[in-house]
Amino acid sequence: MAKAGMPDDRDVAAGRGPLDRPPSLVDKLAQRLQADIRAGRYPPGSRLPAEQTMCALYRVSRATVREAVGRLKHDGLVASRQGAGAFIAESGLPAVFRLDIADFSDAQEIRNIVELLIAVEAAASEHAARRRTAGDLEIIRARLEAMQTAIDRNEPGVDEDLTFHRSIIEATHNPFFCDLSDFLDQRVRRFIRTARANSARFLGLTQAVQGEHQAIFAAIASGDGPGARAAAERHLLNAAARLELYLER
Amino acid sequence: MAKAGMPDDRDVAAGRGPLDRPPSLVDKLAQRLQADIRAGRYPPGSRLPAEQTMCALYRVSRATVREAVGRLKHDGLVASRQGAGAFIAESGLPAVFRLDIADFSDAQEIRNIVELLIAVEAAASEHAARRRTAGDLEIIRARLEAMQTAIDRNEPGVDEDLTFHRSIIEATHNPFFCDLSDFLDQRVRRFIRTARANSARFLGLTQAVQGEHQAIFAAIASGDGPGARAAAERHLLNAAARLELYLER
DNA sequence: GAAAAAAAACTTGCCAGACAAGCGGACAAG
DNA sequence: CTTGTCCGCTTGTCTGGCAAGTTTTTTTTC
Repeated sequence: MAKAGMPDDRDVAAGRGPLDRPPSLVDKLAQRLQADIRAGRYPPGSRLPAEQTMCALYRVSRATVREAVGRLKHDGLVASRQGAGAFIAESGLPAVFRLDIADFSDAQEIRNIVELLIAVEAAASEHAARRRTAGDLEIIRARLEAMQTAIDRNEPGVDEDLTFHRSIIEATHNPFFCDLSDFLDQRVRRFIRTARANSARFLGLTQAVQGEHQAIFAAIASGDGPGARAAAERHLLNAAARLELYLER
Repeated sequence: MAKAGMPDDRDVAAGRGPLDRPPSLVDKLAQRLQADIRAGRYPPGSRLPAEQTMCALYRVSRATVREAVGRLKHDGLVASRQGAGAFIAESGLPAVFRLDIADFSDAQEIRNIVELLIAVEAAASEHAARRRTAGDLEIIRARLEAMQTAIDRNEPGVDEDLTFHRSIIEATHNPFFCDLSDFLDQRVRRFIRTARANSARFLGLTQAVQGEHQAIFAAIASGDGPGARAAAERHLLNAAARLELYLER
């Protein structure tokens, strides 16, 4: 199944994976435009030069300009109107946060992500305890029971674990918590799953883990914000400690 | 100063602002490709069809395909190698987190952002207390003193406030905390500044605020993690309360 | 027959030119 | 002073093409 020419594990380990290509023209132009905007050469609200003007200015074709500007547009830094031009955002700042995970195999990078994840989920648990509706609580309880069922059947239950946590985050009714937690969680789990097949040892369900979950649920049910935070933090730190065992080989 | 033809407040309030344009071909194609990838029609690690193939498949020109694919590339969802093709990321997930702030003037949106900001900065303060080097502490102390100087001179000192907080975040030595905190902080401050000129009343320096800063510094200096978190949380909640006074008109 | 070298076939990166759709200001008519 | 028309400019999209890089096939050579 291994394709010829594909970089194998040895290559990646030696840092010869997807080798660093010289940045493309689009890359350089987009970066330069972004720098010019940040430096104030193109003030917020003003119009960017016309595409053809930029072609002459930067000595590239219109396609290149369009792709570079399209990138900024995608980041919410500029907005274009057909016939009128492309305008710098009023804020002068990109509307989207770019969290680039440069190296997925770097242990320190994973630690940093996990640290942020813990901060977000712990705070979310506290807010969930204070704001959860009766309906939220019912959903969380159902997820908790689904997990218990998985445990009793000796199933891995990774999905049940994920949805349980998700239901808590959603009880914050703060979409930013949901989105960020989703993003981080998916990546951490993906890392663990791809790094080692039998991830159950690290993220899998045990009765001990379930006990931590029950503690979180109890605190949320009783509206105990600090308690929910503490319980969530304890649970996540334990999970991080298991992960650490693996990271250290 | 009001420009003719600009939609005034009544229009915007009635939802008659800049009307929604039909999404461009590039928008639709990029979204469709992203959906196809997420649905598994293009599995992770596999190669995307050649550009000309997609031209025929989606009935668009190559420029359009290139721009759409370039967008996915920008999000880290695909990576292309000249001569070889464009490949779906191994993770099958975008490498960047998109935090879209849909409506900058929505009070609830700002509250949600502030909530996340508090969670991040409080956790960062705790980590900073545990991990700060002697050099970090020296920088933080300098920033704190710079702020005292600003207060004594009756200056607004908004920048000094910002850099003080930044120096704490940087002491976590976790770039994700730095980047995210930066992003959120800039936007919250921008919102306040543009919403009202005399923002000093809400974010400005007073001796009371400075007292809170000193408490954070003391906890970080003594390596007291929970204390630093509590002090930071108290400080930020107070700031949020001042902000709330404004949001409620 | 097998390994090495050369050629061919694709594929992306970039470019030039073109046309339609939409915007903005000028300008004349009422 | 308003209204309608026109014209230049700008973006959105298309077509066609060349250079550079990669993969596959063929040919050559030992």
